Formats: sequence, C-alpha cells, structure tokens
Amino acid sequence: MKDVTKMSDDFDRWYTDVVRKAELADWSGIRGMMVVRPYGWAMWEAIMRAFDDMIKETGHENWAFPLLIPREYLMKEAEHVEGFAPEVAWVTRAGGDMEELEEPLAVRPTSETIIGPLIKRYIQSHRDLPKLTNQWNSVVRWEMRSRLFLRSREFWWQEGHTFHASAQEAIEEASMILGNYRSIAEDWLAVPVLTGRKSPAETFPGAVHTLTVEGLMKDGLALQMGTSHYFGQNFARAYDISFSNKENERELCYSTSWGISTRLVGALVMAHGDDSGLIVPPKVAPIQVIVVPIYRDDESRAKVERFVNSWAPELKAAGVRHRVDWRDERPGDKYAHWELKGVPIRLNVGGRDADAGQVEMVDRLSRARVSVPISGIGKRLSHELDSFQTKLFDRAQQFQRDSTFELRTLEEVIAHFRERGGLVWADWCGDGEEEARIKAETGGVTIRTIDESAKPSGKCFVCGNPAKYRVALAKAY
RNA sequence: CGGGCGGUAGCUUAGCUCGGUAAAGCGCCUGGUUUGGGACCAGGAGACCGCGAGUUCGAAUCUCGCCCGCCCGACCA
Repeated sequence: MKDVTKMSDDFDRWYTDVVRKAELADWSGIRGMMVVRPYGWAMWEAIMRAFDDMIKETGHENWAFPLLIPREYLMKEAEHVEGFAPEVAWVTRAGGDMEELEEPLAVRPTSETIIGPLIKRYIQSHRDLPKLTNQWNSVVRWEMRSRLFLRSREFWWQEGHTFHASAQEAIEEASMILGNYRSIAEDWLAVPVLTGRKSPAETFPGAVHTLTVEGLMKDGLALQMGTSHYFGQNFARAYDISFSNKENERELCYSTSWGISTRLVGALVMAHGDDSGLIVPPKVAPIQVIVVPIYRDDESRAKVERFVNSWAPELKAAGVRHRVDWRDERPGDKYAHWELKGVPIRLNVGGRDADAGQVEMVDRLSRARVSVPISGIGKRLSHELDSFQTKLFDRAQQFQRDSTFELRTLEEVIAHFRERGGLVWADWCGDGEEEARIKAETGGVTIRTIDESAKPSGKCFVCGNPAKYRVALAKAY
C-alpha cells in the first residue's frame, strides 16, 4: 500500500504518490484547492523562518493587507490587469440572502493593487522611504490545470512590496532579494539554481524587469522557484504613490515586489526524491533523525529504552530534530516508512548496540550502515546532517551539470528537446516574435532566464543575426 | 476552458455489457505468536456504490445533469 510508482515509469504519478503517501498534502475535493498536511507545512515553516529572518535583517516588516480587492483598485495598472484578469476569482454576493454586491471584490491573486492605494497614506516624505513591507498569506489564482504544490488555485507564499526614493535603490532591492531566494533554494533546499532576468514574454505584468530563480527537476523540467520584480514607477503612477523629496518636489516612488511560495515544497520533492520516496534536506526537515528501537520482548524493550533515554537529550541539546519511533510495528516497516518520508538519518538501536554503547547509523542517501559510539552522538549527528545537506546539494548540482547543454541553432534545440529535457544555453538576439516562435516550434520550450553576467559570443540561434543575450532554454512546469 | 478516461470501505480494485440492495487484497481495531529490512494466526469494525434527477416492481449497473480526479491540448505573470 505504501509503494509508490517508480520515477522511471511515470514521473508525474511518482510525484503525486510521494506527496500524498509521505503525507505532505492532498486534494480537498474543491477543485484545485489543496490541504497541506503537517509534515508538508512544517517544511514550509522552515522556509518561512529562514526567509523571514533574512528580510528582518535588512529592515523589512511584516504587514497584513486585505484579502479582497475592490475592482476599481485592481483595474488601475493596465498591463497588470491584462496579465491577471484570466485567473482572478471574484466575490459578487454576500450576506444571508446572497445579495449582489454593488462592486465586485477580487480575491487577491497578488497584492500590488491593494497595497498600492493603501500604502500611499504612510508615505509622505523621503524620510518615510524606503518602505519595506512583506506579508505572509495565501492567494487565489483560477488555474485551469492543477498539481499539488506546483499549481493550485490557492497557495501560500510571502509577497514583499517595497517603495523607494530612487530607481537605483529599488533595482538593488530586487536583486538583493533574488540573492536571498538563491540562498533559500541552494543553502536550505539544496537545489542549485540559475538566476537571471526574465525575457519580455515571461516578465511579470506591470514590471520593468523580473528576476528569477530557476531550478531543474529530476524529470528534466525547469521550475521557477521565486521571482523578484522591479516596477520602476509603473505602480506608483497608477496609484499616485509619491513623496516630497529633499528639494521639496513631489516625486513618484520606485517599487518592487517579490515572492516565494509553497511551490518550493514541490521543488524539494522533485529535485531530490527517489523510488523509495522523499529525501528531505536536513535544514528544512521536520524530523532530521529518526530512532528505530529494535527489541523482542518487554525486557529487551526496557533495556533499549533505558539506553535511548540515556543519550536522546544530547541530540536535543545539539539542536538535532529527532524522534524515537516506539510504534508497535516491525523494524522493517519503520525503515520503509521513514525512507518514504525522507528523513535524512536513521538510527537503528537494538540490544546489541546498547551493550556495545553504540548505534547503527543509516543515511537516506547512501543507506550505508555505520556503527557509531554514543559518546559525542549529538555533535556527531549534527556534523552528519551538515554533510548530508552538502552531499544532497552536490548530487543535485552534478545532475544539473549533466543536464546542461550548449546549442547553436533552432534545429538543434528542437531535436534536443524531442529526445530529452534539461537546460540548454544558447545565444539570442532578443526579438519578441522569435520568442513566441521558439515556444511554438519546440513544443513548449521557453526562455527561463537571461544570464546578464555573460556575453554572447555567437549568433542568434533562431535568426542567425548577431546575438545580444545568453539565454537558458527549458521546458518548464 | 476543449477532447478522452475514470469515481464502489482509509487505499487499490472486481462487480456494470445482460438491473434483484455489494466482493477481494492491503490498511484499521482486538487477542495471540513475532520483531536487526516491508511478519503470521484468529476474530472484528468499516460502503448514503461521487451528488441529484429520471426510467423501472426493483438501479452500483440503464438515461440525463452536475461535482471531483487523471491524461492530452489551450492557458499559466
């Protein structure tokens, strides 16, 4: 019953099996709406804590803005409205008699259009800037096709919205946040990412530019793991968010917004998992070490229990999140169970170990069994977890390298993606019509990022004219 | 949102063609034997057969509508 579909047989089914059987999330029965279960939510909590600490460090503050947005507000920034209109859900009735509202209210798909008109009252002077806001909430986007964590009609995220006195400062803000996102992906989730700028077709509606963090999943598809947008004065103009500068002139703010979501839990599943289930990076693992006691009767159980109790407090003291599995199951069941759940390190502890003053340590990556003395166990495990985190990242990075290619023509790109996935670097001229053509002719391959730090050396892979950009191409979720 | 497929116990499914009030495995509960890689024996609980109409003496089964899910496509900042 616990068996999951093999990844190689059907990746999508594997993904769904793992998410559900490892108890991360379920569908709710309400189309496209998911239930995030405690084990999945705990991973999101770890991400929340990490990112919240990062932004507090740089002066950001958490706010709470309304869930519902008056239509009038939503409509003000033309490009933004156009981009979001197809996925907005509306509240049109309320009250016991379900009376029609005078003005429909949009359920926020993102909050630029409610924060804009509300934040302006707190911004009068250049002394009020920068205004660095963030909120942790959920948003609703009326998706037509849903997948657990990756695309659901409601998802949980943070949305940062900042307002600055200069373009320069706002641009720097957006890129600093992108750096934080890279850190969340790489240092916390152990998923190596490409960072860069989005092409025009992929740029957030209303943004001057969008920066992105893109990861590669085990099926060879890319996943957008976070975006950070620079708006210039677009939203400030739409909502008249202005301030008096030092010369006592009225000036429009420059703003940004940025977000990461529960989609990252899906990313971690698809970047690390295997046929036995999840592999959770220690830094976000709800349980980092699982202890499986092995005994045959009350007497041997008591002995193992005494032994475990003698050193378990040391794990806590060392900051190791652990649990002892005293459920009345056979050890083999427990091994399989915790492997499915992706717990990084398991300790098998039986009578023999108690006698020898040691435990048998098994890591989820190698599954090699090593006997380790209980003396200094806390420190040892803490070290093993760090090493596990590193190995997981290295493994993912190796996969990314092995899945990265350099191609020169559209024909090569088409042929490549007919055969396999992965990331393809190519030089591109930047023509907007070509971008649509790439997508159409390759069966959905898109420009995931533009690497602004690299200079193109050759010709555009589509038209052969001199190239302006180095781009990473991939099929994406 | 279009095309295709599906929904029967917690899970996976049989039964549906040919209408007669539901079956199995796994899981769950109880007791016992077990326990260093997914145990075994015995007993037990558990199903408004996705929902609603219709046809019929009688519907899991036939018809229609709706809801939910899966696959393909469109869409997805």
